[in-house]
Amino acid sequence: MAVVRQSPNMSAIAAALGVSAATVSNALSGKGRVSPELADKVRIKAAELGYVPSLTARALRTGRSGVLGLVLPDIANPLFPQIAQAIENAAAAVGYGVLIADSRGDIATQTEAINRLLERGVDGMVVVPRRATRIADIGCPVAVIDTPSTPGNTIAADHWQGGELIGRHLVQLGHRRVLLIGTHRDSNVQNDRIGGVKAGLGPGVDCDTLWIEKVEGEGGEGCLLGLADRVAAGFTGFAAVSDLSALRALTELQRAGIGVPERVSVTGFDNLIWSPVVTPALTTVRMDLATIADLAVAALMRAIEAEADADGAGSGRVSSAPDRVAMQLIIRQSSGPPGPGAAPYPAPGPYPLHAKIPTHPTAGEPQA
Amino acid sequence: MAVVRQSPNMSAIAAALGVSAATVSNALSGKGRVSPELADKVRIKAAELGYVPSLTARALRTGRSGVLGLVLPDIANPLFPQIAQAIENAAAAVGYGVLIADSRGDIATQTEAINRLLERGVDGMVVVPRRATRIADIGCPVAVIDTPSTPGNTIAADHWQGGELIGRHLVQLGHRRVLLIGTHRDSNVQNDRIGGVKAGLGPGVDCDTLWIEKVEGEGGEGCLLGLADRVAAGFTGFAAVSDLSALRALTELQRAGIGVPERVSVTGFDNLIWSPVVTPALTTVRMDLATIADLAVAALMRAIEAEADADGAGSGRVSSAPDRVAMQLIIRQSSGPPGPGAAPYPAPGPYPLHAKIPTHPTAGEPQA
DNA sequence: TCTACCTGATTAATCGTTTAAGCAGAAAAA
DNA sequence: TTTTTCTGCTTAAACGATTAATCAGGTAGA
Repeated sequence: MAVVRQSPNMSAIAAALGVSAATVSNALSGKGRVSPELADKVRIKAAELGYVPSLTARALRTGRSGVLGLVLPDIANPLFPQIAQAIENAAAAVGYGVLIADSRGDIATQTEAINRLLERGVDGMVVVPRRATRIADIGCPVAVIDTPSTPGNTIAADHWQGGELIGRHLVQLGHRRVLLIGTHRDSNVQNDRIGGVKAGLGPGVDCDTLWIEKVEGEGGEGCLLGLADRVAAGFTGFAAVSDLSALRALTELQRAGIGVPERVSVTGFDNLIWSPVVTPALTTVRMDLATIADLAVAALMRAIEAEADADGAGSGRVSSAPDRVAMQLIIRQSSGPPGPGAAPYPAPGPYPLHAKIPTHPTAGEPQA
Repeated sequence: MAVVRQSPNMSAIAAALGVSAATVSNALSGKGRVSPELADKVRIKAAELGYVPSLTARALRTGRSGVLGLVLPDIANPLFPQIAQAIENAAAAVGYGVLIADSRGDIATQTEAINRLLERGVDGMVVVPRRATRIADIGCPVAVIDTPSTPGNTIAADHWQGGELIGRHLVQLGHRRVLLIGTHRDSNVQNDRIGGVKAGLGPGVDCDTLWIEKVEGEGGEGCLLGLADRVAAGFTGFAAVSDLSALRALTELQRAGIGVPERVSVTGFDNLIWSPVVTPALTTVRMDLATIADLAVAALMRAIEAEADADGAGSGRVSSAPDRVAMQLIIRQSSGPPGPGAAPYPAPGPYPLHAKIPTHPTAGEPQA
């Protein structure tokens, strides 16, 4: 029986055409001097034989693996799929593969993950650092995705501006007492978002910040946040800095019989998968991850290119001036004018805000 | 200034010790014949110079890249982080890297993604196929993670058994009219789960199945599911085959003023990130992804090994007998005995079921 | 003492590609 | 005609590891 051939190499093509392997290489890469006719013949023969170049051999020779590393702080973060997808997309578009590394747990694990990627010879890496950590200079180009206020950062969504969008939205709706909900006090991203919301709300609005880590430190994980008390105290806006916290707030308020959005409003961040399908659908702010990923990968490509040219030198962080990408407000049903403290629910019947609800993740009416 | 040395190679070690590169290789790999003393000296020198083997060169020579591919049907699926994490973990434990590929979109994209991975020379791949697709024989070992009822499958959670856990749980609580909620009619996983739930409920329970795709086909994306009507019709159990659908059901019911779990119960599947933190926390069923990933990777390792031994031959799917891994029931607050149709909410005050709530993802009391 | 065998190393080929250098012949410049 | 330049290809040396084959020298058995 016909043995399945190994995938043919350049020598096979060369032999079939009676030329040298170098000529085949030149013909396919378009680099050396090859007559157009021969180049055509080579290409045709390559296709005919089903030639697939060995990226391994190429990597060995050129010193470039064609692979980027993606280091994630906590792979359980629900934002991760979007980031991974965006990076994988952007990388694939320029012919790169993406090797993932989970740095879940402590900083030591993050360093170890980075080293694993380095050993595998990645040409560059995208790092979404753990909260409050900085990425040291390592032996290859690194694009850090964090928040613009983090020193040494390269590419980021403009979390502060996103916060402003939320703040302005709430104040325009008429909210004058807003509770900000964050999870981790030491997160630069969350602090930027909170700062932005406050700035957007302006001086006339009374704000307080609830850190879930603190509440849970006292009440145990998954405990109630005491939002009903806050409503009683006059809070009508609940601006969480993550859709996960927003969801927690929303369900807790609903559970307590407090109408959203008739009485109070809830907003989130990141447009996570569930935000369009919960009832009421969450008003939130989304990052333009496609753009961020494109910028990150493009910056890496430049750095890799530069490293190849001026050999030995530039192996630092890419793109000294941080790129900040604007966020977009997605207004759905969970936000509205603050209502009276009376009946938690409107008259029974169909959901009053029932309407064409935007779908995840591109829809909604993004507002700059 | 001291130029930063390139990372040294075997020849550097060999030269430093006055031996040949082959000896260094043998000493480090423990394969050839090297005197123990020399081997020690080599190891010490290697550490001293900070030697890092070139996986690329090794891959070229041995034909093994040390990389596995991970193909995902839809990277936006919230289950993905858990899968990716589990696979990355299991792979790292055996010294393998993981290259991701997103086959979002159609089957053509899935095929293309697989080809990209093949070109990159992965030694094997883990595929989570799109709904209702089968993975053709490709040129390397493949571990498919799907559901045991899919033909040609290799490793899977026992979705049917997971469904039975939910079904038995609901019937024991006293539910006699249960609505099953699925999203895609053609999903083998969902059909297995639904079958399991029905089996667990037994013959005495009245069941109906609501397919969200159909509802949305009529009402638009994100529309209401009409669950309030179902409650009016006497349904007290709402068993979604995904936590995302469960969340949708939960918020819709809460929004309609229907108490969960006092009046009706809601259960989900997969123990996704939000299930422990919503109020009430979701009763759900989790897959043992760590075990599944370990099995998948182990099967791939065996296949890769076998392929290396009996050269040319076995490049098919691994492990003919499908491994099915038991799922675990996690009882939280969203399920309870069915209540009277009266007051949607109990007396105000602290959440009656407030208790130490298990945290994500390992906690809860898994019940076989 | 002579052959056989074992030990501990070396040599050299190999994986598949890239690329600098070289070379023969033709075309252009002198 | 001679020199120079260009064209189109080949040669050969990498890249860094693995590994089969070989070899020198010591030891043991006959």
